[in-house]
Amino acid sequence: MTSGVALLREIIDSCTESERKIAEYLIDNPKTAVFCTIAELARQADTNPPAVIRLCKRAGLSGYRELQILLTKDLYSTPDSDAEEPPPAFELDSSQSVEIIAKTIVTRTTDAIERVLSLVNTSAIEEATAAVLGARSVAIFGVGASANVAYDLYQKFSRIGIPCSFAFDADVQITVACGMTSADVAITISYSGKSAHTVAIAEEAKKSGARLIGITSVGQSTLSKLADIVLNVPATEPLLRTSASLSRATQLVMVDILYATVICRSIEVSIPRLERSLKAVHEQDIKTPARS
Amino acid sequence: MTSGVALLREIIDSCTESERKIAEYLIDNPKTAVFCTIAELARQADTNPPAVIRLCKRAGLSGYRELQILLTKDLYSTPDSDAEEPPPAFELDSSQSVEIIAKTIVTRTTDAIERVLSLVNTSAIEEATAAVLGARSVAIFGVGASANVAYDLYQKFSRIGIPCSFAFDADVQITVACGMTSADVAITISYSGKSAHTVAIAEEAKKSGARLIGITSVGQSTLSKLADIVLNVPATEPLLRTSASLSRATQLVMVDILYATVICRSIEVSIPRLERSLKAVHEQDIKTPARS
DNA sequence: AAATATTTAGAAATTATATTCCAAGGATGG
DNA sequence: CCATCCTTGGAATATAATTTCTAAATATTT
Repeated sequence: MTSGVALLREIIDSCTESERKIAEYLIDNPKTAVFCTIAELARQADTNPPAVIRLCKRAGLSGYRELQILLTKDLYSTPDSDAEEPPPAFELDSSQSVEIIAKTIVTRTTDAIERVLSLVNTSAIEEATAAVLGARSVAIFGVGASANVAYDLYQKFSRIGIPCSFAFDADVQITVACGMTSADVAITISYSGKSAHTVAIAEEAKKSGARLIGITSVGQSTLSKLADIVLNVPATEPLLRTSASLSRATQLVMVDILYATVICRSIEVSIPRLERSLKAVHEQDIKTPARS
Repeated sequence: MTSGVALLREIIDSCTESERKIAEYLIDNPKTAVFCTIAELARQADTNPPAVIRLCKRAGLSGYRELQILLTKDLYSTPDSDAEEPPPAFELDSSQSVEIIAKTIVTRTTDAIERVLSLVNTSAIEEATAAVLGARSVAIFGVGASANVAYDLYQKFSRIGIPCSFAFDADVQITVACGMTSADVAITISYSGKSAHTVAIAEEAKKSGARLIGITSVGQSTLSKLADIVLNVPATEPLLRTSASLSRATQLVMVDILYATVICRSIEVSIPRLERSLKAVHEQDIKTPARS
């Protein structure tokens, strides 16, 4: 079977005016036919639905469905189709389309997450896992955007019965750090590794004798120097200067990896606890929109 | 990029009997979905059309059309591109290696995020953006794992001066919902769209006359029925039954998209505010580990 | 073990979409 | 300058996707 774009090129000369408009549009944007309805394609090509059908018939196809299949093949079979994807040159602009905004965010986010893989330090994860499982209790720290990640980890560890704590208030975090013992583990999350609060917390935790795990971006930082175990996430450029979106995504993935490893290394106790807590939460669900 | 067959394999265990029949049939004969109608596929798999739709929804797809696209890709994509992403057969297992754990989490997370793109409803995002920018104030709601996402959105909107509120406490959230007016906008985040608290909050917000934006997984839920504007994220199976990791990632990306769009549509005021707030936060940084 | 709730399967109805039909406009050739 | 033949695009129709609903099956509680 031939390619859809090639087929369109072949027949374009024998097309009528309105059919040609559609064929040209599709050669430039084959995705449109893959994802849109006939009506939408016709609108975008500035013509009408019957013209689309006539184009299909002229190309010797049974209908729109067959054209869609051919163009889907085009999109995903050729290796150079990848090359055409990456450059949605993004600028913050009042008329920027939602499509490009979404595409940019998704692309950059997945790229950043994939970079996590190359940075995963297996032995550091194993060490951190062992430390968490052996700890009397685990204190999780993070302020600002990293507070989110810290809270996520706190929720996860709680589900599997790891004794742990987290407080949103930065001063409370320092207080908790001061009260730790050498039987405890501190997990400090900070993208830059150098915010004053985070550093203060890490220092107090160390002074208390706790084992210190740092989740921070690659490169030397005050936090990475203080930490006993460092889990690195990629250094990511702020996405369209809107602040910490990508770093948050990569930190969350790192937290997921740590969490999954902890579950695996304590599977007999973790799974029953996990199932019980999930069930307990879901019991709150569904029951007919119960309310007043 | 996700393979359709792999996706079906992933969800097949969570399927009902009739859905499983279809999934198995498609894994053996992916061509069927590419070339046949729902009715024909249902007949061949010895079941009925609604079951096909339910299978699509369970897989986190928007409908049959999306399943067709994924399976077309499977059929025609170059074999080596598949070989490069060998879906590491993952089992929760005490001796599971960190490499495989990390690879699995990264792969599934990026796949889920990519699926967000195919679900993005441009006009819904535009509508939501306009509602947020036109609102007297924006109240953000979310409990449990979604509280994290809600808090993230709260931080982001705050940075650009959108008057907004968020409270972790679920009862406080209901109170806030009761106090809204028709000049306000409520953004409710819930993966399942049916937790009792979330539904109660959404109902109160509506009763108060507020515009209701729901961020929830595809497929109808109490929340999606209540909401004026629905932003869908893919329905993702819990990653290695460890609970809501993937849904959180996709919700965050959706929140990012909304946030970036809001910035674009109010760029003259947003950017200065954003820069000022980021600068103010960073002033806390660096200054020699200032403490005690 | 009976009663009750919950989930599932599939028939029927609805909605969305593709396709065909047809009338009007416009070109081409006699 | 009329007749014929294309082309176009609005409207009608046919087809297919999706939702809704109900009955049966299954699980859960009493």
